Amino acid sequence: MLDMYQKIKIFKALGNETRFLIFKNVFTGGYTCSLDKKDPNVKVSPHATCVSTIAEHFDFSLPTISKHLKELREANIVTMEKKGNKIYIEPNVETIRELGGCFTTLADNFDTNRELFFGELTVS
Amino acid sequence: MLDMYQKIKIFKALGNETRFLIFKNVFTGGYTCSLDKKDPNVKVSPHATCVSTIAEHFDFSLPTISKHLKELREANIVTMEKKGNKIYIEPNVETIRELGGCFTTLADNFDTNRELFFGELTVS
DNA sequence: TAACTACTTAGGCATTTAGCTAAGTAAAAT
DNA sequence: ATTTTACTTAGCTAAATGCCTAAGTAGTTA
Repeated sequence: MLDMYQKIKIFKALGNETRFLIFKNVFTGGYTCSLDKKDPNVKVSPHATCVSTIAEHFDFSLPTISKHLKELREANIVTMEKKGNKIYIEPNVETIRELGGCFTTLADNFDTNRELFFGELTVS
Repeated sequence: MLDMYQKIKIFKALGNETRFLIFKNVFTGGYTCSLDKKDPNVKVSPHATCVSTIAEHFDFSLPTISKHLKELREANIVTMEKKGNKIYIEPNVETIRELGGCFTTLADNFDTNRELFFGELTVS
């Protein structure tokens, strides 16, 4: 269950055009990252991509993309797994699904089950 | 249908703790804004609240809350309607519902229908 | 009309963010 | 063992953000 601060972190991560496009690229730009040459059977989903592959699609420097990816990972909407000297990146579909459920629940029950989304009712 | 920039605007709006809490307050803190004294039948949903009523729950100045509410309105996740000299604020439940649907769809079809969420597939 | 209520706009300041280059680390290839 | 590849960290700068107070507008009440 995502708490308020986890949600805010996700919104902050996706509230920047560059990071939104990187996130888009993680979903759409897979299949292009070459796998390990020595061990072509390395277990990586066909969706996985890596930092430099993503960076190729942008006009920003590699460190900038790396830093943005770190934020997406800290928001838990992508996963990053090191294999050899590459880092394979995949969307964290479960977080996305959960977020979708939160919004839908909030909309469905906005006048009766408000605390389901927000936690306790007081703001202060 | 929310386009990419509308989504980014929503994420930017909710990616700040103060605005998130204001948004929460719009959902949870209704029922507390007194209606027009002269015309108590003024048509306002029981969920409606107003700027100063929201501001009462925060330690920030009224102009700060007002500016944040403007951002939430521009992101189209709350509506603001002037009646008399008050502005009645309500959550825009349809935008919230649509956003929930976007995330759920993205999760459900993340490998086949990716363009449904992102629009065209190229990033550049 | 004068004063009050509700809200916004303007302008200023401190902090955060988003980009860069250069330097550092770790694994792979030669 | 050295070089190369893949990525991160450090440190910088410009721009954006989030807050404030003071002043302005619009509608209401007296």
